[in-house]
Amino acid sequence: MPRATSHNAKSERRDAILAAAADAFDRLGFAATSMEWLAERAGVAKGTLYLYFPTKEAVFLALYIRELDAWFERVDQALEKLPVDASTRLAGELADTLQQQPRLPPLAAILHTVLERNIGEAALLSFRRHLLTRISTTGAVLETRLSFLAAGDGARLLLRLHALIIGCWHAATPAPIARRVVERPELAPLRLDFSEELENTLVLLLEGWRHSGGGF
Amino acid sequence: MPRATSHNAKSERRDAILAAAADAFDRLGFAATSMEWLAERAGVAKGTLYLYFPTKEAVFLALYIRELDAWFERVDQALEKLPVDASTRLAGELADTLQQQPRLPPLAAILHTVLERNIGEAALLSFRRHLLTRISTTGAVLETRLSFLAAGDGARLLLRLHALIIGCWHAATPAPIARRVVERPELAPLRLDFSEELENTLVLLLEGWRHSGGGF
Amino acid sequence: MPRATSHNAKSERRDAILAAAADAFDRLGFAATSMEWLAERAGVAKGTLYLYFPTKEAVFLALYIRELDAWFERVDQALEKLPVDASTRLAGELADTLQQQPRLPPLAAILHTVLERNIGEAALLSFRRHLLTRISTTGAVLETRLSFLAAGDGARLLLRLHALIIGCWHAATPAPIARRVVERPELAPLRLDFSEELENTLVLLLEGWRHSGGGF
Amino acid sequence: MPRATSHNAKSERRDAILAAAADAFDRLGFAATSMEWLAERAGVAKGTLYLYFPTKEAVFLALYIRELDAWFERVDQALEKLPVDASTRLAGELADTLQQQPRLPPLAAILHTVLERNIGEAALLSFRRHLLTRISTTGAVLETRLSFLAAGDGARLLLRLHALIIGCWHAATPAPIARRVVERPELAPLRLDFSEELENTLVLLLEGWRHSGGGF
DNA sequence: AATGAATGAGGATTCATTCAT
DNA sequence: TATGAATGAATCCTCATTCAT
Repeated sequence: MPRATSHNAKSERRDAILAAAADAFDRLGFAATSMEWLAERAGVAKGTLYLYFPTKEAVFLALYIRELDAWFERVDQALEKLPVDASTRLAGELADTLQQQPRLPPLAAILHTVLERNIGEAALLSFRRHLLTRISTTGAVLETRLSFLAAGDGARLLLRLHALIIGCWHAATPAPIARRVVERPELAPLRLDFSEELENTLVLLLEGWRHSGGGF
Repeated sequence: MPRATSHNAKSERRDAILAAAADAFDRLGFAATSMEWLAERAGVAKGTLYLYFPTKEAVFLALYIRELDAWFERVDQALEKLPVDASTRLAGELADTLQQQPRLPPLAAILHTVLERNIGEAALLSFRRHLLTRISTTGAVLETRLSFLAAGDGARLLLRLHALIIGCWHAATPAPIARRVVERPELAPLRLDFSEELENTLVLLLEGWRHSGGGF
Repeated sequence: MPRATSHNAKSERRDAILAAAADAFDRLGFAATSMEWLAERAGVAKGTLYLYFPTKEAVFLALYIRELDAWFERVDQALEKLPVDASTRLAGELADTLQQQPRLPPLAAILHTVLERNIGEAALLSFRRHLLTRISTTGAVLETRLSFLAAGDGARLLLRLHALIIGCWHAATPAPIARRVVERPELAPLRLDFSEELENTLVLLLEGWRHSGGGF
Repeated sequence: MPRATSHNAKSERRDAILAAAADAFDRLGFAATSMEWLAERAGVAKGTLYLYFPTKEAVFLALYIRELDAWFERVDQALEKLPVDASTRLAGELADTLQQQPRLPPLAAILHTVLERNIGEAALLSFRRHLLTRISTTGAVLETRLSFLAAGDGARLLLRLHALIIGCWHAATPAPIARRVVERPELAPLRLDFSEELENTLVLLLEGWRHSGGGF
């Protein structure tokens, strides 16, 4: 392995690890992924992993952050093109952005219960600050697209959307074993499509917001 | 230990185990609870646990079912007293029922990612059927309280509420280590109160539903 | 593996583990012995080890206790046969008992720095109490053999002997690599024989004690 | 970092490392000290450490040598002032010198089991030779203060003292966890004070030596 | 001489589950 | 039905040391 001396080379190595993590997450999920697998896949020694990330959770949190940043950008772009107060279309666009980043919802689903539990307090603080900045910025953009949103409502809406993503993903994604069970016609009402459910709920939410005149 | 021969005695023993599980969940959470702890607390041997439940997850799923049943009853009662189309009050009442069963949201939060992953297919089927029945029944009641709900919308709403509970609980419950971080004034916007957040979102959702004229 | 149900069978299994530990200690020493090696050698699964001993250190502390008990008995027997105030012979006999238990000194040498560091406080207390009892009992016997020992001096002498054993063993036992170095004729003065050194020092100590008229 | 080109500058850097090691040993002990900590503290890079010392053990052996040399000088000075055959006072003075170098006993305690195990054979030889010289020199001085010491007895006595230091330190220094246990009044007899125990034993040893007429 | 990125061996411990009694 | 002894898989992380730059 060539030594990553320059800032650039280090960044590239970090990227390689995250790429391995992305691959692992898609195939195996967080729990089933071992640091050893990651190391092999990234082409580094196990110890080298810990030069770049303090814990396993930190690796996947970094992955989440990367996905999240990409998503916010995607959202920003989508919002720009949108007319004002087209809340239904807006909901659709948001759902679309998530379909283009299928890794984001399952990562969000373990964010609070797993990822945030074993990174340092410093890393946590940094992540949360970053999150707040992103939410605030995109929240402000959101406020320009929905006239019924008061100042600060944009961020609130995004936070709520975040919760919605987690909840819908959980509700719509049965365990592998549960898949078969839910296929039964009798249980059809319990079968949800993540994207659809999210979009529908979001439409209702926005509609409600519009008619409520704020205060949430 | 006297042998539990009669159906009654067996049921009592099962209850003792679930009581231990409830206590353990409140104090330690699912992951930190060991079958050994449960056995000691329930006054049985470790092996005996497996006469009553096939897996650790099954124990906590049973606990969840118990909590869920109690909750549905609570909801039914609350709904009965409610005037028609008092959606804001209804949201408040629903949030209240959850505050009276603080164990339900955190159990729901691990339902799909943990509990359902390691029980037999049979148990899963049985649980899902039970769930559907409960949701349908209470959903029907709900439809009598909200005139804008079409047939089947009650169940759909409850399912959506379920997702909301999970999402809000995740978003509002930081890891112990994260607690301190979120206390910082600068991060106040990221600090959510579960019950409040749930209620607010629900209000918006219902309001939206009312104005949308169905179709979700 | 047959299950060790009876108290007896359990004791036998414990013995088997300790036998494996004794073998391992002689061959590999504490640090180089792994719990895996121990388990294989004892014919049990790794987890089973932890049914009998809470930590690796606890295994070897148990071994030490066993050696120590045997040693105290050996000492008691040796003392019985001895005439009064034959301090030089007594020193020789004591050195002999140690030569018959070659495992004791090297175990003592890591007692305080290693073994006592990772067993529970309860186990530590129990060990120390046991040690005190043993030391007091044999100390009393010692006082009957050496007329110049006041009440309590027997225990004190044994404690001092304990320190001597540790010190002499360290000083007389060079690291494997150091063996060759010390063989050089020029370094002969640094070459010590454990048993001889211990005996000589003990003779001096006793002689000094005899002439000092107590107070130590 | 400026390059240490001159012999002097190199020596200074070596000193800085040893100063860091001394600090680390006092605070953390050998095992808990990492080369990284040492490097940071000494203001050099990790790799630089290995330009000055071949292994971690070599660092602390060098520290030990330094302490030992200082100690021998201290002893020489103390002996000079002493009248002949004041063996009790002499024991007291020796104990004093150790109290003034509190780092020496714990370093001696790991000398044979740890430090000497991972330095090259050459370093070992050099250390042992140095030790022998020191012991011989100061041993000769000792022989002038104690008339009952034959030629060579001085060195022998110092070697024996070395073993005593190690043994007493082990016996008197319980593991942190053991501290509490030994505080119990019932276990008071097992509680030793290093300096006191060493001095008392030394007094007895010298007294015995005096009366024995040599031969040890 | 100095750096610091890379290495990779190494091991105790937990705990859900099984099954002989 | 109850027990509890036995199992054994499963893995994160540390850190002394090396060596390319």
